[in-house]
Amino acid sequence: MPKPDPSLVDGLFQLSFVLLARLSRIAAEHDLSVVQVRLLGILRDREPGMLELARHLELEKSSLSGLVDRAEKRGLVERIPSPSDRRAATIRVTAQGRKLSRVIAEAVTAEVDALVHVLPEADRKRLAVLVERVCASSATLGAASRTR
Amino acid sequence: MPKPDPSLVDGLFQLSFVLLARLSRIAAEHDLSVVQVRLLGILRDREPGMLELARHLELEKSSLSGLVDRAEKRGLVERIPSPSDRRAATIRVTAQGRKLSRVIAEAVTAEVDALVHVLPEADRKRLAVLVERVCASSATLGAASRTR
DNA sequence: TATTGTTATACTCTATAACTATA
DNA sequence: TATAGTTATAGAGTATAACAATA
Repeated sequence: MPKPDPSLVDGLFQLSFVLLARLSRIAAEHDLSVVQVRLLGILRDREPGMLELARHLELEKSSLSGLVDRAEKRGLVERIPSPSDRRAATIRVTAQGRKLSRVIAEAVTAEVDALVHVLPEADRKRLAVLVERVCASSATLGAASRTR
Repeated sequence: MPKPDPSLVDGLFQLSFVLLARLSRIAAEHDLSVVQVRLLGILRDREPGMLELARHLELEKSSLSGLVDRAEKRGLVERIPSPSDRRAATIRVTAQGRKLSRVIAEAVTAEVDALVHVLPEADRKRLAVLVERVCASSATLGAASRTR
């Protein structure tokens, strides 16, 4: 009977809320939302179109228009018209956006890193491996992504 | 030099987004938002006033009025006037709210449990312990909570 | 016809500031 | 005066549906 105690699941969600709250607070200190931070993060090594971006963020394309509008208005991203398809554009992070993204990432990493440093080196390594495996299983087991 | 590779932090955030996306999808299937689910969760074993509820959710009290309004309109919670203080009220989850909360919690737990079952029993136990410790360190190191 | 993206509309969520009523 | 809570207002984020322009 796979009727396991939910303490692991509860713990994982508790940790998720802690991490997200911290990300949210740090982002807000720079007048950004979590979604905007994610947007900039995705653009770090990609120059996707609106549809691809929507897929990455799991949002409707119409939701992206406003999201990108606001980011563009702040000079964080640019719409680059596609030369081959006059309907399409790709979204590119600006130097300013990249910088802001980096500042936030560093602050968040420093803070969360301090958190995980209650664990000794060996345990941190082990935790990283375990978390990595669960993430991989999520990609395989889909559901959230498989739905579309 | 504490300049650690950020792979653990990245992994933790990646996992957080996966979990939140799943919670969000399952909640949406029941026409609830993540915040509403958290609200019901907090009320599972408490009957707090608006201010206490705001503190738990890390929201302004004014944000709670609407939140509770919408939950009350759907019959998920009730405002119980305090007999001793005519300004105050406590928020109580209804039987319907409790039931909905349970249904969602079970669906989420089942799904995430399936995810963590890529790990063998021993690793799941270990993961639970490590996650628990990091959560505890968050409570100690504050920052998110210490700010207020 | 199909695809890329935007616009119109409506709702939830959130904060700040001002307010009401009670303590 | 101080506290519990609401209201007014504004803005971000999101979805659905309809639309425009291009393929």
